[in-house]
Amino acid sequence: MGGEKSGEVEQRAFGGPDSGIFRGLPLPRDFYDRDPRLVARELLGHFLVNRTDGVEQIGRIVEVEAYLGPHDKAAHSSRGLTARTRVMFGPPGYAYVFMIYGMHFCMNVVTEKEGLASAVLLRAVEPIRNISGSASGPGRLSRAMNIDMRHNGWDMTSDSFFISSDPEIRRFQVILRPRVGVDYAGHWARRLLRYYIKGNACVSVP
DNA sequence: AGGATGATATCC
DNA sequence: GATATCATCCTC
Repeated sequence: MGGEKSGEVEQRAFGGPDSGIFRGLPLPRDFYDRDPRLVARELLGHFLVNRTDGVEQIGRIVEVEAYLGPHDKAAHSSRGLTARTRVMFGPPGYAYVFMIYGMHFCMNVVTEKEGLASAVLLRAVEPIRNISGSASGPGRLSRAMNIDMRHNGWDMTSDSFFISSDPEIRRFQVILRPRVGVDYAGHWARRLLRYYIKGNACVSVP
């Protein structure tokens, strides 16, 4: 499972920014309790919803990266359990948010069961509702959707900050590429663990 | 190509 | 306690 090759996947599309209140439900915890490569691929086309600031912001996930666990030298969990990576070592379906370069936040969802310390980094969303500015790139995504350290450890099966699917379906192709910004990680830097929607204009590094 | 800007890991 | 590094972005 989780072979590193491109392929077709079903995309669930949202009716559009003017369709009224978004009624999508959070993906269940079981969704996240799987291999991060599978979760990464299936997150493409789904909707990240943030209502924690009183405004409903929605972005369609178009680019992600899988971090496989402590054996993955590019993953923060490869340094062991620390204060920062505590959430990543916890149960699936929680947000792992960290600060990078002193000014940006990166948003991940924890995958697999407690102790395995794998996650999926959200790298880009396509703005759907109440998003101003670019949301392409992990730092821009967090800025555009008002995600910060308050969301670290957030239960993504809650109804205030979650990922949801939608009844409408389109098709798209999934491209696999090496992850961005992890050149220090030796051969792990060359693994095809970045997934994005082919041809989507919001992908940060096509 | 280099700077911003602060938390973190890893050394003394 | 010091320092090198960083799952980035912006400007030059």
